[in-house]
Amino acid sequence: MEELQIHITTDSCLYCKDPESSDLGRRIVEYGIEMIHELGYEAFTFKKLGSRINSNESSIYRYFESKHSFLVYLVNWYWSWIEYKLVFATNNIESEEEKLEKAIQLLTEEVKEDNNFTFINEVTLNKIIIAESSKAYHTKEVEKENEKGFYKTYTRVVDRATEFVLGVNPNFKYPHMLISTIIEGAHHQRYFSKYLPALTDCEEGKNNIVEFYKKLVTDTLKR
Amino acid sequence: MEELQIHITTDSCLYCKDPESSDLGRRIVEYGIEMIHELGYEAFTFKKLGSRINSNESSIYRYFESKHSFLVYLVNWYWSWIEYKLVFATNNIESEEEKLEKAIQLLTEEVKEDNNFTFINEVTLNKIIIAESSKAYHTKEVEKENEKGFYKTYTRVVDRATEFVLGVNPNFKYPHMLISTIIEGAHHQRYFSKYLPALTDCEEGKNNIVEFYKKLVTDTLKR
DNA sequence: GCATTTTTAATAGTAATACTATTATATTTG
DNA sequence: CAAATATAATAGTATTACTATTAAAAATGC
Repeated sequence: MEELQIHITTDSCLYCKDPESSDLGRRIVEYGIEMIHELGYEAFTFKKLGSRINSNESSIYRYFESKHSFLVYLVNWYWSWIEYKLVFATNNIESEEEKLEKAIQLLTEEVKEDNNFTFINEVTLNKIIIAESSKAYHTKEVEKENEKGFYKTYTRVVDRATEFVLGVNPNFKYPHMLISTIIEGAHHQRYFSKYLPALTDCEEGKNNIVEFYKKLVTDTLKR
Repeated sequence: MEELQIHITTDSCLYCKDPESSDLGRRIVEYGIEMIHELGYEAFTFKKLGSRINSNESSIYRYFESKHSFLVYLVNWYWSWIEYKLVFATNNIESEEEKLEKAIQLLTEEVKEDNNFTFINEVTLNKIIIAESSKAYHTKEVEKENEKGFYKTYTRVVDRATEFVLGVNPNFKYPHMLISTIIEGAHHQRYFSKYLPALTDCEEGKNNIVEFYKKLVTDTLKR
């Protein structure tokens, strides 16, 4: 397992120019998140973003190669941030069971607080991840992009949680499947509960999603 | 629970003109499936499809309002077909456990045979569902489209499987969540095993995905 | 079997998208 | 303060997702 990066930095393959290196770059990311959330990924354009931040379409292209790579950048930023939280939350905990439980909690709960330690609004970003992130890897170019490391941070989070699963039950055959099922599942359930409630069993105000996935994990691992 | 339709028909809200009613309509669907699979949803256009079938972009628009509604049509056709198979496979089975197992099998396995009883290649369609179907409902218009019945067949399949879950354990609190987690999960795992193998634990030629989800279900339902 | 209706094909056109290229003007830096 | 770099403004491209119009072809009705 690799070392944890304290700062949420993103790999240089994900941008043309590091958006954290300038005021314009940070505005692109900050308001880009806002606009994708407002308009949805399809209706979002660099032109609209340019005029929102009193800048220019072509200036944004100096930071991100394409609209798609901007999405990929956000997804990676998100998973780096989750990795940081994951390591922090499970640090110094002795019990393997407790570690796993904290991990599942973190991976399935809704992000509700914006820590505000950066220009990135994590609450909004979490909503984008839920609604749009599958578009990042459901493309004809996945394999090529995967080789370039476009999905590395997501994989790293899955790997870390997988370790906790094996900590609880070293003989469990499908730890990666279990974790990715839970992560994607929780995102789907949140989306369904908001827009397609017939596909879920969520009660207003209750923490059903987290509870369901925690139960799922404990039940399968105990055999 | 509604009556089963013997023929795989799709709701008239899903098209302008029923594609099953003419040769051109059937060619649109048949080769549309082929082309979405080949090019991916983004690169697929009605213009390209038109020239592939020696017809015209504008003629296709007489059948489907938009590229998006064509996808929605295919998704609905797929779930109607799955519903038919689901009812057929569980018919006359006494044991609730066995019914549920058959359902999970059907919902998580890869489609490998093209029954050829229509102009639709179910094997290819299954691949489209796995790779592209989430784009059908991850739009800003979900709620409106859901009200129009765009996702009714999917909901109906989830409802039927939910009944089997409750047949095995009537007190289980989250039957819809369980079923939609399994359906979406199995699709994700198939996609991951092909393109992002770090997120799964699939061994070549083995039936790991079906096995994993069957175990998951039995484990949680037995408490 | 011919007229009518419907279906399809062909063509043209629109606004918008996802970019690229060029140049002028700021701003930063050495 | 000169040189390098970043940004803004403008223009342009090919393509997309669609709409409108019209003519030709096919199906249907009597």
